[in-house]
Amino acid sequence: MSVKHSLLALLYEKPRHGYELKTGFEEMVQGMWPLNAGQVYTTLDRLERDELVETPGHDKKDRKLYTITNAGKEELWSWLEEPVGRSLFKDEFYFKFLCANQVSYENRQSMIKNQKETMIRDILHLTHLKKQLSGKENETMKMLIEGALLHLDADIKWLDMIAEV
Amino acid sequence: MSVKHSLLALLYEKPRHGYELKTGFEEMVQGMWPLNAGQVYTTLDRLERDELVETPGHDKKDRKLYTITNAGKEELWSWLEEPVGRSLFKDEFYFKFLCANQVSYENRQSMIKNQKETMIRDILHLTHLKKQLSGKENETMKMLIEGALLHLDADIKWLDMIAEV
DNA sequence: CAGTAAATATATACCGAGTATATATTTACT
DNA sequence: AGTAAATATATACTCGGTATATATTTACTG
Repeated sequence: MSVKHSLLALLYEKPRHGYELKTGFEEMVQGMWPLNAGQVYTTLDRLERDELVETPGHDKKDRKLYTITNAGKEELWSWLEEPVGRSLFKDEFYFKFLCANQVSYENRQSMIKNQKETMIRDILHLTHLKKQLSGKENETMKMLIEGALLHLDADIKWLDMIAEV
Repeated sequence: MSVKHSLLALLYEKPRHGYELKTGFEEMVQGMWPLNAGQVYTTLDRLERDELVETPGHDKKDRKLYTITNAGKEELWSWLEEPVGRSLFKDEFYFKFLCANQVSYENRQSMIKNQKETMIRDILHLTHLKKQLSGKENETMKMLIEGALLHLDADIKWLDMIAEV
């Protein structure tokens, strides 16, 4: 979502070089979001230009180190504090549904069916993942999974509602 | 979300010119998503390049008309049929929560509080909107609002869960 | 041990989506 | 008649993300 802010979050902990940010990111999301390496460097360039990070020098292996500036910390705080907005259309399925309606989409039922099947698969997958994590102390990831499951329940309830109309 | 496909959906109904697509879009989302006019024309350029739309000519007022091609219709169908995926991190608040956790964010409670307040405002707003729409025959929008309300309920349930930890 | 596959490390060109802005004409209003 | 708003199109720019090139180091395998 916001790779920029996640890099600031990683640099808040300690100075890191580009590749370390890539691996740090992937560790944070448990490898569930593959990050293109190039994006790290272009994002760092913009962060440096905006003076949210600095490059005080290189480490022993000649890798360029980045540190977060005070302005960078402020940017990170205010991003964390700012609530996320929920436009009605941020959710892609709602938007798709709107477009389907626009073209008086005769196959709406199959569209709903496809979506529901995917979501049931998602539920099974996440439930499985949750079981795998039980015992391990990865509380944050467990909570995210809980949240995603709540969302999926709401989605399926909605799909059943609109399928009846 | 995908302006490109919504333009195809609008052109599926009938040929239109650029400005008509802008107003058509805004009518479709009930003015709730302001669309930058420039985006319409750049998107149309790409659609034309990819042969998903054509420009057979101009209307009486010399406005360039666009029509959807067969390839464009196929693109529209397959987009509509394809279920949307739900990565754990597509939801920005989850991702923000993950970043907050990374920096051992001491103000997590205020972050959660801010988010909950915004969502309660959203619920009030949408409930109000739903009442305004009752009587009118705008069934699609009513359904979208129902869906968004279900999501918001799930979100608040989750915020209460994680606030306790 | 030589060879090679994988991991480490960085950089750049490119594309799609979205924003800001410029500009010209027509319509509506006062 | 004058002007504000709506209609209509276009272009430059930024950001986020993908693909790809490339060089070095580490790990493994015959």
